[in-house]
Amino acid sequence: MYQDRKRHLEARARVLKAMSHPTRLFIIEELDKEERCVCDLTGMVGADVSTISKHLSVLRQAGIVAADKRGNQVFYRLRVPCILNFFGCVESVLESQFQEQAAFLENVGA
Amino acid sequence: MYQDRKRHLEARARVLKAMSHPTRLFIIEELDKEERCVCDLTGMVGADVSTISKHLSVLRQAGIVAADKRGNQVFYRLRVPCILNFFGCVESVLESQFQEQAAFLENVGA
DNA sequence: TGGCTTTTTGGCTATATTGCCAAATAGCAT
DNA sequence: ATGCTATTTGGCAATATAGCCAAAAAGCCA
Repeated sequence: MYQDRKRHLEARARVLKAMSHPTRLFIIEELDKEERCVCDLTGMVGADVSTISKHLSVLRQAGIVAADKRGNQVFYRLRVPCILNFFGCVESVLESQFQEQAAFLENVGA
Repeated sequence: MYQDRKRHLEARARVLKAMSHPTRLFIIEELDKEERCVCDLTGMVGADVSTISKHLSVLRQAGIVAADKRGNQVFYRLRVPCILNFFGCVESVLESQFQEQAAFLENVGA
């Protein structure tokens, strides 16, 4: 049952895991607008350059972004823009969480 | 730039993180077909009951699944089926990874 | 109540992730 | 070559995650 699909599910999980960090989600959003060098993103996020570089490395290894070296800068771009389409669904999860919490609070009050 | 969106991105990341495990992806797929009790899923995955229970707890806390206790069994169901729509995109990431690897191997050969 | 099943929780160890600093690497310009 | 900038890598400490076993909790049935 599970063992048959395990390898495939592990591959999927790796992609999702690479996206599962607020800074990396921010980077994905920015790269959807336009390509950016590491220094751009570092400035926007406000973390150490090495931290941003490692986040980008995670995204690159997952196949989500691609790097393009020009001069002494490295520009990153989104390799698979459909990633963004998913967030509507994630939002609906967040919405359902919110509703559940509201219902819970209502029960407590009653 | 980033600080403004941080809280929101953290919430999104929590949902993605909850999905970022092969066993939990399997559970999501199964629950999309029909609701299942913990014992069903335990049998299919082949892990300890406590392990499955904890995975379900992660999914529940993320708002992805809902629990329904009937008798001494607890049935879980998918709360937000659109989750599944995303996998087409994840697959395209995997496909692009595969293509990159093929290109790399070609370069090595040449 | 006592025994049975199902599920959750606590505790533990092993492993992975994060983010910083410091150092190495790479490219450009003087 | 030297200096300057941009990026990556190594190393480290703090924190989080995964999965097992054992034990607790909750519900059924006799």
